[in-house]
Amino acid sequence: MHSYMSIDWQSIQRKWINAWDESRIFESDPIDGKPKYFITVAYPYPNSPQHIGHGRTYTLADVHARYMRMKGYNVLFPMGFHYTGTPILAMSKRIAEQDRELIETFVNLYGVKPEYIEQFKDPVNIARYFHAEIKEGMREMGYSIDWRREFTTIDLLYNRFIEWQFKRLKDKGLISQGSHPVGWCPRDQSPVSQHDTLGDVEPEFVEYLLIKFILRDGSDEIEEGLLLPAATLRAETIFGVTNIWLNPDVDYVIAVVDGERWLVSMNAAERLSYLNRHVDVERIIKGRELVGRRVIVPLLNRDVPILPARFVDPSNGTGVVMSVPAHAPYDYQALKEIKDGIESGVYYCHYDGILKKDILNGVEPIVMIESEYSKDGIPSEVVIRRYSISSQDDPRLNDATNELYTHEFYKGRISSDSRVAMNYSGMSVKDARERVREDMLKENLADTMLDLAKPVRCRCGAECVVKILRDQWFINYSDREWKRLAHQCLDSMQVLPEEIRDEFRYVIDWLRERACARRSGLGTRLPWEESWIIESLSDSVIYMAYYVIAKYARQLPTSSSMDEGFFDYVLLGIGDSSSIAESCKISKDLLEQVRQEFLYYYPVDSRHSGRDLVPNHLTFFIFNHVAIFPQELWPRQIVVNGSVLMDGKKMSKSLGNIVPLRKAIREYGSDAIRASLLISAELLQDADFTLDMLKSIKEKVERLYNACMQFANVASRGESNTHPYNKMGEENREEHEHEYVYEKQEDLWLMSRLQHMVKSTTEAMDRLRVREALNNLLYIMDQDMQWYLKRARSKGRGDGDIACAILQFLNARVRMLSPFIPFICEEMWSILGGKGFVSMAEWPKVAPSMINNIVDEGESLIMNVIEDVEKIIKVISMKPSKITIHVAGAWKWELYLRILGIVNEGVTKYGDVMRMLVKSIGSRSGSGSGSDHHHDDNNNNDDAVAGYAKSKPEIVKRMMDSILSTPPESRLRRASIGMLDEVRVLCDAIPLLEKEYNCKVEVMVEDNSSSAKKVALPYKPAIYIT
RNA sequence: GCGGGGGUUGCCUAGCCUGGUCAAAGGCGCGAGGCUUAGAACCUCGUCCCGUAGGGGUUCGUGGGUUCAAAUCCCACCCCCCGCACCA
Repeated sequence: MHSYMSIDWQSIQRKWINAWDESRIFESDPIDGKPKYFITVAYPYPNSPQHIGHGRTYTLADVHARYMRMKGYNVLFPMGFHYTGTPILAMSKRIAEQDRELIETFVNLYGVKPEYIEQFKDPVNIARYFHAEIKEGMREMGYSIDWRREFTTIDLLYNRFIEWQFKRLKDKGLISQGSHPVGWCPRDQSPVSQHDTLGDVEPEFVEYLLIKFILRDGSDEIEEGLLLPAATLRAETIFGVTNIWLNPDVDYVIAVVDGERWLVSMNAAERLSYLNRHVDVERIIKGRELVGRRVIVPLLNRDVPILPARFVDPSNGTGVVMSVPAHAPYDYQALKEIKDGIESGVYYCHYDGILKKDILNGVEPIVMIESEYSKDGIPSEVVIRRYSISSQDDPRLNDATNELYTHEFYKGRISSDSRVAMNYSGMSVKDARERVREDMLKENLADTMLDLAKPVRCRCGAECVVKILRDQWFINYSDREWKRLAHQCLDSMQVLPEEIRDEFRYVIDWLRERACARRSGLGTRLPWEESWIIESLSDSVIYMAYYVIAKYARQLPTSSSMDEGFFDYVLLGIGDSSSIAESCKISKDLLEQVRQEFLYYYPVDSRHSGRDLVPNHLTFFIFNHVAIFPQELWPRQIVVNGSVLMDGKKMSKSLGNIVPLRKAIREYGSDAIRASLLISAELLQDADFTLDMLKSIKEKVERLYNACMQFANVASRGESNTHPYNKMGEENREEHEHEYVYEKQEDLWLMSRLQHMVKSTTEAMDRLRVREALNNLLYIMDQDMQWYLKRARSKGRGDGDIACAILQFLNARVRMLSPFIPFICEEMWSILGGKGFVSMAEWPKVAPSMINNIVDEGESLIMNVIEDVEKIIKVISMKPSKITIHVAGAWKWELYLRILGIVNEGVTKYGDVMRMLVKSIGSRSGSGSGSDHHHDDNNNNDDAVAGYAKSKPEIVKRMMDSILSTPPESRLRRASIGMLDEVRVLCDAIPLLEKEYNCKVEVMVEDNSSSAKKVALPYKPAIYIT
């Protein structure tokens, strides 16, 4: 019986997973004449177990798949596993090195049995382990996947497929080779990006100009003509150079760099070699050994001294710095300290060298940029004073520098004195910088050097550098024509949610050459150069096509006989099947069957992923499809969803709030997790996962489950002869469900409501507005049922009498809920006596004949009256002993409907409406505008209405207000049903009202005698409480 | 800097495209009542301010504008979040 029992979610889950497996309902093969729908999700990278965050994307795709299946499509929803890439390899290396932290993560966090760890030295074993783990989680979540098509990206046949893809791209000229700079860890010998660095810093590059100062006075050990390349980002300040800085305590080297003898810091020499400069170090020398000598400033041919400075960082630029004291606060401060030191005779303390006083002769700041700051003297002095800085070790020098640099860059002009700035006089700083740079490079007075903008450390602790990779292979996403096709594809595609489309547009334009191969990692080798392995974001762009082939993988050879011919034929229809079959050593039938199946399922109808893949994978997916496939096989839709928060916080290892999916399933059950993930936010928003939500969903579902039990029991007892639900027959109940004719007001209403709910939910699902759909199904339909029960029960109707309508309502609700919470819905479906699996049942259709405007308006009138009664009782705070309801009389209805007609024609100003009402006086046979002919087109009637309007303008005003605050659809509906018989409607609700307020309730048409202040209006009866 | 998203009633989040049903859905939290030996759970109601008659007032980042009517449309401004690569 219907005792209030709680549900054993786990065993229901197990029961239906097995049932689905046995019946193989989610396996999809081509069916002639049946429309297909091909849904794919980004396959997982198996380097850790899934957590609930992953669950959102997959659950959304599964809900979509299940929905489309119920809509009658032959849905293909497959899954693969992405082994390609370096992280798994890096993990296995760390395991091999007995990395404690990682092993603990595996054992404690991921629940890996310690005895497995040993095997994890082989990266493939890591992948296989988590592959199995993730797959099991997906099955437990109830994803309706066709598992026969599962594959991994290191399967031999997949390798053949990727080789084919790359040959196609190369044939089309979309693969190029060249060099490009990357952030690089010298210890790991590999590129670093943000997530490889300490503190997740993105390595940023700057390009220094190296201005080659020439050593003037040589000596035995250091010959004249040695070049001192000073690194700068402000080439234009060369006109203000007064000296060169070297750090006296740092090791410098004299080295031949690409044929020239340079002095740079030892550290810089190493970095230069990563930039593919040919560097031969001749000798090491301390900075102080050069201090005091003089160098020639190129371009200007002035000579200036070399001075010592502590702030010079050997690991930044070249370790040689040109000094522009008027415009660089650091330089100004360092110079000042030397001067002060020499004055007081203490400067010797800072280094071993001897600094003669006369070395500073002529070393005075040269102001060569004019701006606000130069009006009051020397710009750098001005800012230093403002920040009250007194030492070159003061960190605020950075702020002072930024302030002055920014100001001068935007507002500054080069000195108009051509003795200072030659023919660059008067230019803006911006222009001068560019010109000086170009001119000096042209004359070989300068060189360039890439460097990291800020120091970056690798996770391993080593200092990173910029490395120029040579002979790197690229996919050339800059290709103009390719971009054009990608835009064309995007424009023709559905993008859900639509807000994200502009981001795709931007990414398509912004993409440049992308390195597509690496030296290490799992994956497929470049077919034309086997020392390279195709990188993971490049071997995952058209694999959706491979799901077709994967089904046949066991019947296909993996050897080199599976060459381009096979894939050309299957995927592009190129070639002759007999000869290709022969060369592939497979049967012609098989070959043609695979081709036919590909043509059946392709293109991809919907591609799902998290929004983090928009700037990379999803855009590459578009690019590669348009490059390889003909237009009719381009993808049709992309669906992007936001991420998952845990109790409002981002999930992260450090917070320790990552919930493994399988653990959550064991604790809460899959259905509740699925619904929670989808109900808490619309697509693009982050979804907040909370236990409260989980609990509330479970309770709602349990209530639904109990209702199913209760009324299914009633039906099966057959205790009532009014059981058309049973008579509808188990076989094709859904086809007959619209045939039964209800008579009672609330039954008609429930059925009408159901149609609205089916309509609105279906529309929401079509746009994948799953939150809205779930809200309808879980909450709004529940409210409707509560109202219905209240109405029916107040009339004394028993379970047997209402079971029919309720079961019909529940039947549709369970079906519509089944994509979201499939396990419990299968259970409820079988309780309700549904045939087969609810997973394969038909999605409810709207029965227009059951939409009943009069009943809808009637019920909402009842609800409004109750609301008004509540309000009144609340305000007067007394228990009513009698409630009297007066509904508007006929003449008010006439007037109301007339005004409604006028408003529906677009006249909404009070004055205009009034004029139109009055105008009808005396106009024979009426203009008819807005009047309701089905009532009476008698002119006397028009006159009467006009008369009322004239004599009671305040009523017209109130009616106007009431009509204008009614939504347009409702205005049309009210106009179409004409006069509502309010007395009949409200009398039907008297039992409910009397029960609710425990007093006598009376309904009557207003009478003129009751001279009350409150005047009844249509849809707004007057209420008296005594 | 460039690009994208967003600021809603205690909190989270709908609504905005297609102006009126909006004092604004849903969830959470909180309060009252019911149930219970008690508690938990559950159920009902309430939850911007004022009000002994269904009403009025002030709200949807800020300031303007359009309109009979603006959370919704237009303009300007302020603030927050995310992405910017060779990495899954």
